[in-house]
Amino acid sequence: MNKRQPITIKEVAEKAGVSQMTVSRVLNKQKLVKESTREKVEAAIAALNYRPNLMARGLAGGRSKLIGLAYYNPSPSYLSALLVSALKHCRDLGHHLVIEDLADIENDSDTSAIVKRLSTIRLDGLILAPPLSSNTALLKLIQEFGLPTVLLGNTESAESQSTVVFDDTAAAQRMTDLLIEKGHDRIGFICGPLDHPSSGQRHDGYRQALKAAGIQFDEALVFEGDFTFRSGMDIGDRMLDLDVPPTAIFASNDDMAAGVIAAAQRRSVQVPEQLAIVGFDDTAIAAAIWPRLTTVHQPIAEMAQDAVDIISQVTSSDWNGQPLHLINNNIQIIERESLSERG
Amino acid sequence: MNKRQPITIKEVAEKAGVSQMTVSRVLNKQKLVKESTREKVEAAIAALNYRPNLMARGLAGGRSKLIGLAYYNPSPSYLSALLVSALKHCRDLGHHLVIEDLADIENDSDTSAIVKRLSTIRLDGLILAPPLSSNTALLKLIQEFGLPTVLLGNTESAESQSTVVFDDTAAAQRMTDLLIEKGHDRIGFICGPLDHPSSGQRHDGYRQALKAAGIQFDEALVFEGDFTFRSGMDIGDRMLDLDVPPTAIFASNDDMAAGVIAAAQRRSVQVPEQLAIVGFDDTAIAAAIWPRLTTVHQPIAEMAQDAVDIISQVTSSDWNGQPLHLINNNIQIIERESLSERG
DNA sequence: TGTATTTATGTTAGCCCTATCATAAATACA
DNA sequence: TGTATTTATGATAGGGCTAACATAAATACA
Repeated sequence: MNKRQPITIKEVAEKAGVSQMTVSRVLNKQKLVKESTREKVEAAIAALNYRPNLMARGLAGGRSKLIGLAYYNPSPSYLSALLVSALKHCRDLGHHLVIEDLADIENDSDTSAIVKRLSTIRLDGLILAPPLSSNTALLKLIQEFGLPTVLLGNTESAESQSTVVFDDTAAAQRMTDLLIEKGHDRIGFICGPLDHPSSGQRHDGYRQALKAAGIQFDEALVFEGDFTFRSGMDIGDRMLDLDVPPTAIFASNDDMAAGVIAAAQRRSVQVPEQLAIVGFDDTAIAAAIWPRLTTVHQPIAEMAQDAVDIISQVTSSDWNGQPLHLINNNIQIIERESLSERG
Repeated sequence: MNKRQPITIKEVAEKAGVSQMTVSRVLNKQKLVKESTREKVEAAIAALNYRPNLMARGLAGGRSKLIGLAYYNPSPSYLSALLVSALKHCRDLGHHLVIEDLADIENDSDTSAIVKRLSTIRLDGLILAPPLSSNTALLKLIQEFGLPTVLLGNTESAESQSTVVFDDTAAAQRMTDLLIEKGHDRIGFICGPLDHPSSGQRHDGYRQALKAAGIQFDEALVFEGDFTFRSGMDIGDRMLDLDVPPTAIFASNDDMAAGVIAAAQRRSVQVPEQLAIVGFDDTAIAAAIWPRLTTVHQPIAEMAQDAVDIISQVTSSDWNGQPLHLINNNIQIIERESLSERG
C-alpha cells in the first residue's frame, strides 16, 4: 500500500455515512454540525488517518493557509528568533510559513519581480521584517496587489497596513537612564542605519534621557553604524581614540555592542571597569560573549506571534477590514556583566 | 481592477490563440512545442502578466513545488546559513521553502504526529538538518510515508535516503595538524553531543592527527559539550583548572570555542599567546568576537544548495530511484587571531 | 505517391476540496 | 395545529491546472 495515495474527504464521508460537505464543515470547525455527527466524522477521520490536502483546500476555498515571511539582510540572530516564534505559532494555528529572502530587492527595478514571485504562491498574508517594512515602493506594490500585510517595526506610513511595533524610543530612554543612574554622563551612542525607523527612535530615546537628566548632548559622541559587528568595532576604535573618550557606549544593537567590546579588548581597555558597553535586542550573541552584554530585551518572539495572529484574523471571514496596530510595551533591560556602577 | 482575481491559463490561451495545454507545455518547459508557438505564448504571458497558480498546479500535477526544511534545536547561525542558501537556490529553481521546527520531537510519542503534519502540506521533498537526520524513528516513518528526503550530515543509516555530508573527520584532522604544526602538543578537545554523527567524526579526526604526529592521546583533555556557548565556557574553565592545562583547545563548534575564549578572558589568560583556541563551522560568531576564531569553514551554503538540487532532481520524472550521496570535500581552514605560532 | 513515423497541438477528465444554493429536520410561536 | 424560523445536511458546480489519450500536421522512407 502506497502511502502517497492518500485518503480523501470522500472516503471519510463514506465511512462516516455523511456527505463530503459535512466532513468539510467539521474540518473547518463550523458551527452548524450536530454534536453526534461531529463525533462520527471525527472518528472516521481518526480511523482513516485522514489529512486534508492543502492544495485542494487552497484551490477551492481561496485560502492557502500559507503565510509569507519576507526579510532582507537580517541579523542572523534576529532572523532566527523571528522564525522560531513565527513557526511555532503558525503550527498552533494550522498555518505554514513560507520564507522569502528578498535579497534581490537591492536594485529597485526588481521590486515588481518580487511581487510577481510572491503572487505565484497564493499567500494568505505576508509579514515584512525591517527594513523591508519601511520600503515604500515595495509596500505600495503589495498594497495594490491586495495582499494582507503586517509590518514589523514600522511606525510610519502604516495607515492601511497592520503593524506590530516595539516602543524603541521608550526602551532606549530606559537604557540611557540606567547608564546615567550608574554614574555615566559621557555616553557614546552608535546609531543604526537610517532606513530602519527604529534607528531614529532609539536615537531619540537616548537624547530624551540625556535631556531629562540635564546632560548636554554632544554630537561628537554619536556615530552611525550598519548593525554589523564590524561597524561596531570600527566605531568603538574611533570613540576610544577621542581626546576625551566616553565612559559608556550604548550601541543600537547587540552585534555592534559586541564589536565595541572587541575593540576595547584589543587595546586592553577593561570592560566594564574602564568602559561600560550596552546593546539592544537581547539576541543570542549578547550572552555568547564575555563580558556578557547588558541589553534591552526586544520581545521578538511575542511580536512574531502577534504578527501571525493578525494575519490569521485578517484571513478569517469575520474581519472588519481595519488594519490593526499593536505596540509592544514590554520593555525589559537585561543586566549582565558589561555594565557596572561607575567606579 | 482587483489584482486578487488573477489571470488564468485560459485567458493566456485565448490571447495566444492556442489551447490551454499548449500554454501549460510552455510553462513546464516541455520540448514538444514549436518555437514560433512558444514565442506567441510567452508574449501572451508577458502581456497579461500571468502567474500560474501553485495550488492548482499542485492539485492537478501532484507536485507542489514545496520543499520542506526541518530542524530541531539548531544553532541560530547554522540555521540561518542553511536557510539563506537553501532559499536562494529554491528561488532559482522555482521552488518554495516551507520551514518546520520540529521542537516537539522531544517526546518520542509525537514523532508520528509530526509526520502527519508534514503530510498535510504536500511537500515534494524534505531536507533534514542534523541531528534530525540521525533520528532513526523519524527516518523510518518518513520513509514509510514515501517522501523523498535528503539527510544533512548523516553518514550512517543512509542506504535508502539521499545524503549530503561534510568530511568532518578529514577537516578535524587538518585542523589538529595545523595546531601541531604551530607547536602545540597538549591540545584539549571539546566534543559535541553524541547524537550528532559529526561529533564522533570530529573526535576521530582529532585522534588520528595526534596519532600521526606521534602524540600520546590523553583522555583527560577531552570533554563533551552540547554545542552551546555556555558549555564551552564551563569546559574552558575546567580545562584551565587542570594541573597541566592544554596550550591549545579545539572546540567542535564555534559557539563552544567562543565560550572557551570568554572563560580565558575572565581569568586573564591571553588568547592566543597563553592559550590558542580554534573552532569549527565558521559561522557568524567566529568573526564577531575578539580575538576572531581560527576555524574550519564548513560549506553550509554549498551543502544546502546540493540538498535542494537533489530534491529537485528526485522530483523530476526522469529519475532512476537511486538515492544520491554527496560528500563535500571542500575543507578550508580560516586562520584568524585566536591561533598563533607557539612562543 | 502512399504509408509509417515523428512532431505538434487539442480534448477530455479529474486532482480534492469548498461556496452556494437547495432541501430536510427540528424548533419556535401564534 | 399550522406556519415561520432556525438548524442541520446534501447536491452540484467549479477553482486552475495537468495527465493521458486523441488527433492533426509535418516529415521520413519505400
